[in-house]
Amino acid sequence: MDVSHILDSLNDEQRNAVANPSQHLLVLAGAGSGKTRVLVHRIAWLLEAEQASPYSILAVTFTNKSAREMRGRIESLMANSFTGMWVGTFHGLAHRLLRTHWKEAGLVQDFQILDGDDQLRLVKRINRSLKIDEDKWPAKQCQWYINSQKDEGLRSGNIDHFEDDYTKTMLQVYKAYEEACDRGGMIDFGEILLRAHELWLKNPQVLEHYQRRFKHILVDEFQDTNSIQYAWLRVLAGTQNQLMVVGDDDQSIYGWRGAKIENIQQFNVDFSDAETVRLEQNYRSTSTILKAANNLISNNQSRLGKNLWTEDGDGEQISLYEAFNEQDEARFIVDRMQDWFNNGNRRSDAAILYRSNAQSRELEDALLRMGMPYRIYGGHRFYERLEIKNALAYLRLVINRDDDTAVERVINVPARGIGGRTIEQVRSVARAENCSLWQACAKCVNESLMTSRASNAVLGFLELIDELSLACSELELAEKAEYIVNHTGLIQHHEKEGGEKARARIENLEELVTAANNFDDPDIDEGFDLKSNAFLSAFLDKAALDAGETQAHESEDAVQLMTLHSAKGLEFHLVFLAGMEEGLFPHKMSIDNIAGLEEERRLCYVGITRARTKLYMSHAESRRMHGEVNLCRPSRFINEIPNELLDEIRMKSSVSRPSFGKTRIGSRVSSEISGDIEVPETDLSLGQRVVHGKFGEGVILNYEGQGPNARVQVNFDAVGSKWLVLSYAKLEVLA
DNA sequence: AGTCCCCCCATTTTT
DNA sequence: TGGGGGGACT
Repeated sequence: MDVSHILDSLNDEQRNAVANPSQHLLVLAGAGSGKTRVLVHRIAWLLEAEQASPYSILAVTFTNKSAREMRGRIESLMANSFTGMWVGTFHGLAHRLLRTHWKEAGLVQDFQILDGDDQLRLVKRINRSLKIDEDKWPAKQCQWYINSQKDEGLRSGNIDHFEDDYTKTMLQVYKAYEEACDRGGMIDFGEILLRAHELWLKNPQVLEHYQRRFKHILVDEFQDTNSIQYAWLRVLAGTQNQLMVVGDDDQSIYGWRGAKIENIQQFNVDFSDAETVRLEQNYRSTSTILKAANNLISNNQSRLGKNLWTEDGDGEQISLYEAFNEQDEARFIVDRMQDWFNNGNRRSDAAILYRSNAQSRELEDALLRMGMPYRIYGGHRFYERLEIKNALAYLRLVINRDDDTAVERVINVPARGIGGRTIEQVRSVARAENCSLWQACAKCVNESLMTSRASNAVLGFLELIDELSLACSELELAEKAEYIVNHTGLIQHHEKEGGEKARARIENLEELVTAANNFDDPDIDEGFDLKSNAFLSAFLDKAALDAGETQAHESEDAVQLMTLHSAKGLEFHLVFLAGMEEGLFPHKMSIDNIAGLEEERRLCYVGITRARTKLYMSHAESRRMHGEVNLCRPSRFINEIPNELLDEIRMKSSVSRPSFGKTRIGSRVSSEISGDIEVPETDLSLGQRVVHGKFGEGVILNYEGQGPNARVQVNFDAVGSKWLVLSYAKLEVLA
């Protein structure tokens, strides 16, 4: 068979990876080096050149988005679709195994998935029942503890317990949490992976079946795997199967949530015959951008080593702008953005990246003022929205009345006269009888354990769910969703709230019906009964495992705003890295340990390598954070980029700008742009150098008010920052 | 039961 | 500065 079309378009290294005969292969794929391309072509190669069956291929990714993209690209390359091939996320695939082998995994058949929000609520409830001091041990911290243990593959019973308060308390909560999950038939995200791993270990015949099936295992973003994910892979691969992992140690930015870069080294230990292929040719960025990235990342100690290069030219220098404050920074960025757009470019080819979400506000304000459309990534995803989660909780109750999480959520939403006292009473009955909240409700009503008023209210809830359940049994999925939305009073509940928010919520509820209508599960065989609970259950699983796009796909051409973390994997012609300041980026929480700092540096590396043609970096001399103004030094990362790659932009009138980065100022060639911020009705502007009779020379950082009444903030060389009223302080402008 | 107010907190986020 | 959560008050 002619397989040349699979290899022809690739470079030597890519070809080496795609057609490599080695059983175990580690591909170190630099940013923009065609990583996904290699994975997709590798699969094509297996199918065509090696005549592998689609059934024998397992491809694992981290996000649903990349799983979809990979599947799509394979199908378009091969002009065929492959139903037997498993392409999905670790969680998606593990979940699929658990649905099939629920018995062997020690689960109930209709187990439900808890998302982070459900999990936190459950932990809170447990802490309350254990009388844990919330001030000392916040639920969030307990949740974090539980998740990190699960990431490491540890259950409460496996943890050595030292007699310190912290471990003792955490273990107590963890244990109670495990019991609550088991009782309610619930598993959280970490548990999905943990159970799937245990499924292998405890059921040799199941493991053997899948080991025999998946001859070819491919893993994307390997540097982001945590301990349990790697363990799961290793066991599945066994000694016979092919395992190809693709990753980039320089782009590992999720250490804080359990990802282990060490897995890359460990891979070479566990599979000592593994061959390593490096993809270093970059097809994305200019040489200037790559040089900056290479230089920056070379400051990290523990690296496998990699140097990106391109056949393309140098391109433009990286522009560096020193803003007076965050408003000036935002204005500068939006002005450049406007230029970009006026030059006939698309707004959607430009992105503003920042370290923390809080930075987006100022940028949004500036974009809004300019009337420039923008789109923010991140924030609440569709299936995580309050109103959607409420509606889903009703759907969950249709399947399983004993779902305590769902009961807690909607027993009084919309309000039906079941208050805190009543709920507490139900909880205590449930505890005493060791039964679900639903059963406790029934008991309370039947045995008249509460006031008639409360009893009636609870009865109303029970009857509502029964009614919904009965009606739903006759309906198809989308009709079920519609019925629930219309018969629970959720719409009226939100209408009462009023305002723009309420309207959006109601629209979302309508959108849920559409989503249900469009739902088809590729993992489920054709001819599935649309009215069955199993189909509804599959829909609920999808809602938990794939939280949906952040925003409805807007067609308008818009500037992209996102954190550096969410930018991973994306590329833009024009990129702004905003807030390049010590304490913000690198963030102050990570600055004092090497591991943290190196991860910040990798994050910066990710940011730089997002840019295709032009990169801007900016920092502000003063920034308002948490309500107070801080003076900021430029990020050390700026200094880790060679001078000749940088072009420092200055305001026209600001002569001899101050800077904290004194060591290197003057060596960068500076461009000038106009667009000063003037203090209204005065001849002063921000950034201007002034002299004061007592304090000496300084630079204007900020102002309030106008004319003679204006106050200005001056950062004096000798005495630091001061606020002065213009009519009193005699400031002299330095030319 | 619902509203209001105060206090506390403040990296990054996928599944 | 601003959002969310919890407690207190009506």
